Amino acid sequence: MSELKSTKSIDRVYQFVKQYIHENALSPSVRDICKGAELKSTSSVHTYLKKLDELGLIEYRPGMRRAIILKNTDSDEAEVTPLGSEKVPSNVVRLNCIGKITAGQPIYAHEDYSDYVYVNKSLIGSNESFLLRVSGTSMINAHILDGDYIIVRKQDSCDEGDIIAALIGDEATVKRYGHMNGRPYLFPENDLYEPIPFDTEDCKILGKVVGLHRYTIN
Amino acid sequence: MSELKSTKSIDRVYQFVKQYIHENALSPSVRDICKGAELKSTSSVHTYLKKLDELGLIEYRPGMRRAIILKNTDSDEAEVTPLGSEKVPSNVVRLNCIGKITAGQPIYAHEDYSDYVYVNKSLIGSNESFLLRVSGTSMINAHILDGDYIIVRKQDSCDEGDIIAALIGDEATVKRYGHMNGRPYLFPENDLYEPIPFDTEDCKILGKVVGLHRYTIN
DNA sequence: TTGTGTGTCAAACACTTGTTCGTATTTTCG
DNA sequence: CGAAAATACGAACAAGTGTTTGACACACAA
Repeated sequence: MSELKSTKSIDRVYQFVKQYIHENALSPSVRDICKGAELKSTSSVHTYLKKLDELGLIEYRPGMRRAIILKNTDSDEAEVTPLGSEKVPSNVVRLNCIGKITAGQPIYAHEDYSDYVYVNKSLIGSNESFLLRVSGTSMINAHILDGDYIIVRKQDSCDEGDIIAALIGDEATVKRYGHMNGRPYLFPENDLYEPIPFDTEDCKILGKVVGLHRYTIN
Repeated sequence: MSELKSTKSIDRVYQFVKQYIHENALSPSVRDICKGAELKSTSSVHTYLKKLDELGLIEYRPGMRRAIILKNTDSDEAEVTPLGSEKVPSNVVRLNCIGKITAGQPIYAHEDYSDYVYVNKSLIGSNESFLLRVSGTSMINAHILDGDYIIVRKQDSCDEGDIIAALIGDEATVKRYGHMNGRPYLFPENDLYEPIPFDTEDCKILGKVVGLHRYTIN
C-alpha cells in the first residue's frame, strides 16, 4: 500500500548494511537498518539478518551489538574496508628529493618523485622545506654522511654556526656558516677540506638544515 | 605478548584494541578490553579510550556500542597533499617511539604515542620495525647522536659489524656487534667507553639499526 | 606532614540494542 | 475459496554496554 518498494526487503536490508558499513566503518544496529531499509519492525530486520547469514552474505553474531560482518563475496569490488583502515595523517609532509648536493651539479634540476621521504611537520616546523641527498663526506664531523637525506627549511639568511644548504655559483653544498677574521665563510666539517669564503655575489643561502634521515639497510 | 607485559595500561589497551579489531573485524566492547588489557574496571578502560581518542589514535564515538575505529591518522578531510594532488601512498609506516635507549632504563616500558615518525617502507624493508630515541653519545663515532631517532628492524641475530639495538639485562643500548679474540662483544663507538662482552645469557639482540632520523630545529 | 594528581577499582545507572511474542496483513497454491 | 506460508508490525523484555560516581592506594611536590 505504501509505495514503490521496488526491491525486496531482504535485498534492501543487505544493500543498506553494505552501504552503512562502507560509510561508517561500523556495523549498523537493527534499528538503524529499520530506517535504512524502510522497515518498521526490528523483528523484520532480525529475520532478514538471519537469512542473510544463512545465505553466507553476512556474518551475524547473535547477541552482539553492531557485529555484522560482510562476508567477502563476489561481484562488486569487494573492498570491504574492514574496520580501521589506516591512513596517513595530515600532519605529515611528503618531501621529494630535489637533487644531490654534490660538487659541480646544479640543483633544482628536477624533483625526483621516486625519491622521497615523509616527515612529521611538528618535528621540522611549518615553514616550507625541501629534501636533498648528500654526496660526499665534507660534513662528516657534523655527523652528516654520504647518502644521507637532509631536510632543508627555506630561508634567505642564517645565524652564526648554522648548518645550511647554499649555492656557490651553480654548485650546491652543505656547510656550516660562520665568520673568521670578520669575514663570512662556509666551513666544511672535514679536516681535508678548506673553508670557502662566502662571497655574497656568488653565494646564496638556500636554507637551514633542520633534519636528517639516514637509511642503512644493506 | 608473553613475557613483556609490564607495559603501561594505555598501551595494553591500544594494543588489544588493534589486535581485536584485526582478528574480529569488529570493535571490542569496554568489557572485552577489560579482560584483554588486564584491567578490572570499565571506567579505567573508558578513561584510556578517551585519551587514545584525543591522541588521534582511535575514533571513539560516545554512547555507541562497539564503535571504535582505528585511525593511525587524522583521516578524512583535507589530507594535505603537498605536491599536486598525489594521494599519500600506503607504503608509509607510523612508528611510535618505544622508549629511550639509555643506561639503566628498561625499554618496552611503553610506547609514546605522541612521539613518532613516519617512514617510507621501501627505505627500511618490510620487516617489523620499531623506533627508539637515543640518549647519550656512546655511538658518536658511528654518527649516531644524542636525541636521534633510530629505526630498528626486529631480528634475533645479526652479522659481524652490524649496528644493533640490544638488551643487556633490562638495559637497552645501541652498539656495534663484533668479535674480539674469538669472543662476541658489543662495541661502543666512542673512545670513552669500553667494549661490553656479549653474554648470551644476559644479552638479547633486539634488532638491527636500519635508519636514523635527526631533527635539529633550534 | 598535607595536598594534589594519577591510576585503579567497584558499583550503580541508563540507554542501546538483540531477541521474542502475539497478531495482522498479504501472498501462495491446492 | 480457504488454509498455510510468508511478510510485516508493534510492543515488551532482557542482556550488553557506555558512562558516571565515589572511594582507595600510591607517588610526588610543597
